[in-house]
Amino acid sequence: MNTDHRSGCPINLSLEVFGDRWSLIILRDMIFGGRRHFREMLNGSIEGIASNILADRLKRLMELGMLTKADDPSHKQKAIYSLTEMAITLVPIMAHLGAWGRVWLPVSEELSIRAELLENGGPPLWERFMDELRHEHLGAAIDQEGPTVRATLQAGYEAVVARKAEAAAG
Amino acid sequence: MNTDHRSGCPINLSLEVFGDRWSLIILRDMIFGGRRHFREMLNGSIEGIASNILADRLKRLMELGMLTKADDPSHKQKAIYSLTEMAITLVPIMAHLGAWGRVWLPVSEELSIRAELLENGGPPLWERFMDELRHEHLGAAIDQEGPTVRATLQAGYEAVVARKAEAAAG
DNA sequence: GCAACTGATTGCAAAATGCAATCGGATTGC
DNA sequence: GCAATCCGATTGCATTTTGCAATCAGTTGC
Repeated sequence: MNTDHRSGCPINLSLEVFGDRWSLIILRDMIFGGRRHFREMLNGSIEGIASNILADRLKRLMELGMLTKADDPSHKQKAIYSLTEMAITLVPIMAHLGAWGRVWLPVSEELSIRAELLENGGPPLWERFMDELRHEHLGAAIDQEGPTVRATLQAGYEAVVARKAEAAAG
Repeated sequence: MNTDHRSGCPINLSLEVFGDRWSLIILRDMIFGGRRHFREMLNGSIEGIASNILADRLKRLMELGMLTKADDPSHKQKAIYSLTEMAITLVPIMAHLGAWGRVWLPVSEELSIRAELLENGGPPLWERFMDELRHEHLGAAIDQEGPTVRATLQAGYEAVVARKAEAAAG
């Protein structure tokens, strides 16, 4: 891990971690899209990440302690990437970034419904989501009933897509 | 302003705005350091930004609607850069970034005390700070008494510096 | 056996970055 | 009045990072 930093300022150090155009996108897809495998991230990326950039960022995020990699027992060549607690605690930052972007930038309705739901849910929903991620990625115990936060966000997305398709057809 | 985007996802669009190593640093110095002039930002930058990068980012941030530029009446050659509401509403994101960095990254004590105070103050303090910035940069009215938030943060920083100097001397 | 799929790696062109020097005009010190 | 300094940049150039397409060797399904 690289240890020479521009300064010890927390905002600067945070920027040194994900102050580029891809690292947070990869983490977003893992957190909200549930992506765990290289090909999933590569082909599922709506922004169209290149394979060498993806490989480089995954390596970098592992060196920084944001991700871990493990063998997939179902396929000798498959690797499963997992979020660490360090990455899971980015959820509130993602929520704020999404909320800010929804206000000031030309977001599309179907891609911003998740951000809206996350914003409306507030810190309690973020905590519940982080507990789900700890369960999925760290094997932590979980005691929640009902649909998962990710499924709820996904359902919201699909409802918008369906409504827009209906509006276009009818 | 560039209008072709990788996707309409709010997190992606936010990254397209400040997903680089300098834009947020410049905004941080304006917000927390009170910097308004080119030379102030150039010479006061602890991370050592280059003049061409600074000029490029200032221009870019203006095109994106995050900054405005005006003549300084006290000096015909000086330009005063002002934050727009769009940039002022980044304060909560800055606060979260700072809080996250303080937990997970090798921050220095003197440069992270501001982040700690901001985190402890929570959303009410952020709102008060944003009102100060609206007053300074947008000419909005303000009805607050006592020391400014920025002065309070600055006092905290100087207290740490003084304490460390004393500890080193004694 | 062989096509499809796995997580990558390589080569190369283009863009971004870092750094030092410099610009013309404005202001300050004296 | 005049030199030194300060103003917001701009230029040139070497280095680094990025984006894209092609490719790799091992694994799996059939």
